[in-house]
Amino acid sequence: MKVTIKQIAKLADVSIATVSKIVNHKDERISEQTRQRVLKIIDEQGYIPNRVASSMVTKSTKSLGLVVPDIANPFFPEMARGAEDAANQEGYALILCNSDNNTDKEVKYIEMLQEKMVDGIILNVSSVLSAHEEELLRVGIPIVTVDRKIKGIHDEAFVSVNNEEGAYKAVDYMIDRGYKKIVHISGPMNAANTPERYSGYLKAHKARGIELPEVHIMSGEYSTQCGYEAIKELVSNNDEFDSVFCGNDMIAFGAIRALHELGIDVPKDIGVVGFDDIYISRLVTPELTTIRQPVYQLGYKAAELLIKRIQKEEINRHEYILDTELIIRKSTI
Amino acid sequence: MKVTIKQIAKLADVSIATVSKIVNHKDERISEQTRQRVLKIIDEQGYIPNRVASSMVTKSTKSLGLVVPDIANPFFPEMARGAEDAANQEGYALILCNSDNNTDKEVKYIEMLQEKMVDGIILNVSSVLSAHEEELLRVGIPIVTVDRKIKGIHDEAFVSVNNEEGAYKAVDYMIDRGYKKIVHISGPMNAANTPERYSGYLKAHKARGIELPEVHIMSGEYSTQCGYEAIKELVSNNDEFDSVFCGNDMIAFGAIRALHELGIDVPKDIGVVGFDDIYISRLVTPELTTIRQPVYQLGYKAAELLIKRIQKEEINRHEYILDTELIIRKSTI
DNA sequence: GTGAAAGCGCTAACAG
DNA sequence: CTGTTAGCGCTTTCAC
Repeated sequence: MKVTIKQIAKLADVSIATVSKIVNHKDERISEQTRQRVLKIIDEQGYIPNRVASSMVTKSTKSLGLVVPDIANPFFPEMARGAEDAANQEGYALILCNSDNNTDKEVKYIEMLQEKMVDGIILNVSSVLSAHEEELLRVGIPIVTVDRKIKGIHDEAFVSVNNEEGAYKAVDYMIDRGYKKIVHISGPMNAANTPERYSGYLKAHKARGIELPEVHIMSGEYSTQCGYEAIKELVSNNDEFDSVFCGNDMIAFGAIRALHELGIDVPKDIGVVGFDDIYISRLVTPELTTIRQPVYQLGYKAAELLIKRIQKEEINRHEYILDTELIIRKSTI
Repeated sequence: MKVTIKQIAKLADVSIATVSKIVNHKDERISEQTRQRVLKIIDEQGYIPNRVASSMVTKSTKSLGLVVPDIANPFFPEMARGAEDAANQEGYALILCNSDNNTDKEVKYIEMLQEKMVDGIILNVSSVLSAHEEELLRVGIPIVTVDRKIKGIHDEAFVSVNNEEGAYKAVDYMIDRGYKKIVHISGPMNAANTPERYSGYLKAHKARGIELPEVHIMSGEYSTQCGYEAIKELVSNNDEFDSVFCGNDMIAFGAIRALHELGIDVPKDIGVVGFDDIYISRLVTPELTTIRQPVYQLGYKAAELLIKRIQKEEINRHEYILDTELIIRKSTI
């Protein structure tokens, strides 16, 4: 049987209130003598306070929920790590949930997290149905959304990356390097960041007075598969292009593979630029030129912001849009 | 204020016991009529049962701890995903902890998890000090260790991969392909699996009657950096070798990069084989020949086994050693 | 300095 | 079929 506060109290011949105060460092007016005695017994007995019991009365579990589409997707582990670091620093634990971008799962997880009385939730879902949003509005605990602002949640916090500007930087650089026919292989349009990146792509063209290629966007999933297929299609259609700006790095890897197979040299014949700078990007050949997202920061900031909200600290900003960075490697001239 | 079981009871004009039974589907002998009435009110009020309160009495939080060195390391996300899937299936939540292979952190996390009254812990630590083990022995809850058996924990469960056999398969294949001077670039020797893989490497040589190269093992970290440096050293020392068997894929990536830089062709001049088959392995150039670990399965099995232990089910085995698979790609002749 | 007591929200006998 | 009751282990007034 696990040892409880009661037994410690008995052994130390004090009340449980006294033990509680000592355990929680609210012991300013406990005599040093009893403090030491109690501490000694706690140690001897290997007493571990039952935080679920204290949660009952303090109304705080010191736990956060983290909902991501899939931790196995290369983008999320680093984000999760950032979130966990920030949470841990403040004494919070993180409950990991994989939603597979499935609304049903998201809703179920959010409910589960509420049952577990988490103090707040970090929500990273790429697209959300309105039925779902209604559900979210009911949530009585702080939520910070990552990468996707959910309309209707009043006063909720939001952390993201400047997707439009990132895409702009990428395409602007490509134009600098002399590329004239830049095709955009994008992610799914119902994902929050796809239209933003597309918009950056368009704006860069406009700003530099460069015309769009005839076929200028291929829309698919954020997967190598889609990058691969897009290239094969472009080539078999004889579409003219001298470079591709990919919605993310995975698409870029697929594109590079397809170009390889077709005997087209990257970057000499066709330039390729990605988005994200996931870890793999520096390991592929040629090393990928891409837009780095501060993924770790994204998670860290989200958790930090969430905890501030939980602790009702004054927050000067409810939105953090982090900056991207152009990483020049070998997949562009 | 959150709505509680008490309020539901009052509104439905029944006792809280009745509501409790209905919520927990222990309602065989509750009349359909009151069941419906209560359910309706629960729905209207958006009542969410407080599981921390029920945990107090049921002595089960339906939460598991998952301690990994670093979720951002490409090996662990898939494992975590497997564990989460298995946990979720049985209604358990997963608390994620990153220990950085730091004993202090491990101990702190294990303590935190116990305070949170998790029902069990999945522990994946690559090397554990004895001081630590003592700590672990005190843990009163089920633990399943992954990839590393902890001596002294009586009767604990263990899930791992057959490292020795995997290494054997890799080297045996290399010998088949005609490689004669195979250097092993290993991970750190204090990691559990390093000596096992090394042993497989040795056994394959012995079994085939192949002599070891003069310098046959370079020991370092499981990182690209170390693979890179090992190759540079081998070459600058003029050590003779025609291939390398790397302790994991990261090392192999570093090795390939170094060979590239030196103008040595992979696989024509030097063959490279990895271990793990992390996701990246099929994306690098040349695609990596490697030993696949069933990482997802590892996590899944660990959680499954843990839950069985928690639920005191009869377990026929306390150890699962999963099999590896040779994945032949392009980094060997 | 310390302790008694109320109560957090819920479950599980047990009684009726 | 339904309700009463006794806790689960802890924190927090408030009294002494």
